[in-house]
Amino acid sequence: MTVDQTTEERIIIAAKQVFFEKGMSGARMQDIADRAGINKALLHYYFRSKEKLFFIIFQESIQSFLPQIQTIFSNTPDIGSMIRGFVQTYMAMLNRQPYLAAFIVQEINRNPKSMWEAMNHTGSAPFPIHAFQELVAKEVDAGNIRPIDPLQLWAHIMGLCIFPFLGRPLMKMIFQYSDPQFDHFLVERQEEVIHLLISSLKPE
Amino acid sequence: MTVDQTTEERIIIAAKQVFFEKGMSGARMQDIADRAGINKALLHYYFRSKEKLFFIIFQESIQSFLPQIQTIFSNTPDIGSMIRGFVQTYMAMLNRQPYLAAFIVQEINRNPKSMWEAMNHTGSAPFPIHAFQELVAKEVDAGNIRPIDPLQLWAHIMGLCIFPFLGRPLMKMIFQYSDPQFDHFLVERQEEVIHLLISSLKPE
DNA sequence: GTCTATACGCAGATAGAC
DNA sequence: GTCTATCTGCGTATAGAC
Repeated sequence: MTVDQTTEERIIIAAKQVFFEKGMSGARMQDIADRAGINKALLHYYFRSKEKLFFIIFQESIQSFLPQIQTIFSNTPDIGSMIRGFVQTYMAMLNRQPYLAAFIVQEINRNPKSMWEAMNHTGSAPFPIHAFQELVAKEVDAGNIRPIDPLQLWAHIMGLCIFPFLGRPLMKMIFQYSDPQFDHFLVERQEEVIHLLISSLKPE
Repeated sequence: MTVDQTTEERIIIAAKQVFFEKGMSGARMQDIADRAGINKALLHYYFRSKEKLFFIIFQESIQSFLPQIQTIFSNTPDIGSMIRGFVQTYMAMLNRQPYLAAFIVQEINRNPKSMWEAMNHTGSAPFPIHAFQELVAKEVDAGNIRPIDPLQLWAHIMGLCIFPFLGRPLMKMIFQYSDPQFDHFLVERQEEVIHLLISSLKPE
């Protein structure tokens, strides 16, 4: 629709929408073409196959958030500000891209190997789990937080942040929330999660 | 393979596996037929269409765990034992059916309406969120726990329990865990989550 | 009930004109 | 670069024999 974008850009945007909503196997090239305002033939002209187009979208999605996480993990002095920074950044990002979380989950289970490769083999840094583990270990040693398995803590953080975005459509129905009400729920959730995590780490 | 099952039973089992792993759009009738040890034609003889077969699997899955949740939510006197009971039951169930969590998430986003209908319109009880809300409100009023939005707490519980099962393949790679190591992680996680939740609810 | 053979449509991909 | 027209294969579904 918007004219001052190249065709390639419009295809990428359309493909992202369709792949995110429907997944690899559910997505239709016709659907992507329609949303980009072109025809199927032109899709194949720009990207040789559905597989290739998908891979580009997929890579791009992964690489759009890995660096952000990396930055937070490595640039914070203490675990408290790390948690705060991560929760805020991560939830904001998931909120900006409604289907991202479900898309990633689906892809992890559909093709974990390609996911793993995309995360490492990318030009950017590899997944920064080690930086996180070291920070936690350091804080435990210093007696700033209670002893905890860093991987459990990591799962806490991820699970608490990601859940509302995975089940959003259903939660809205169960809770009978309108869009603004759900947004409000998410805003409150940020502080709620941060508080929960930090208070649970208090020593002794 | 196992002989003392009816053909219909074998189809259901096979279909469950395939639909869980691949999702509705990724599943192939040929694949289901192969795993059931029959041919495609017989699939259509028992279940008229892929759509119908999927819906049966889907309904069955939903109804297999709703009653369990219902029981826990309504039969526990205090929030502490509710949390303990829920976390244990829920994680055990997700562990028993490796792809269940991802399947549900995918379906929530693919077709939330049918999900909602399957949850209510079922012969069994509707989703027991109200029982949960009332229990939390009661405990808050009694001063047994700090004030908290019941829906936030519900999201905490769900997110903490479900996350490892959604990302299992990827987590195993990131953590470099073998199967037994991951199982051990899950066992530890139960107590970790229970402790985290209960301690976070302490009043004042 | 179970099979083989086949119909049918759709989605991915290509050819070729403009 | 963009289109129309077309090919090809695959996946769902049916027909009909046994």
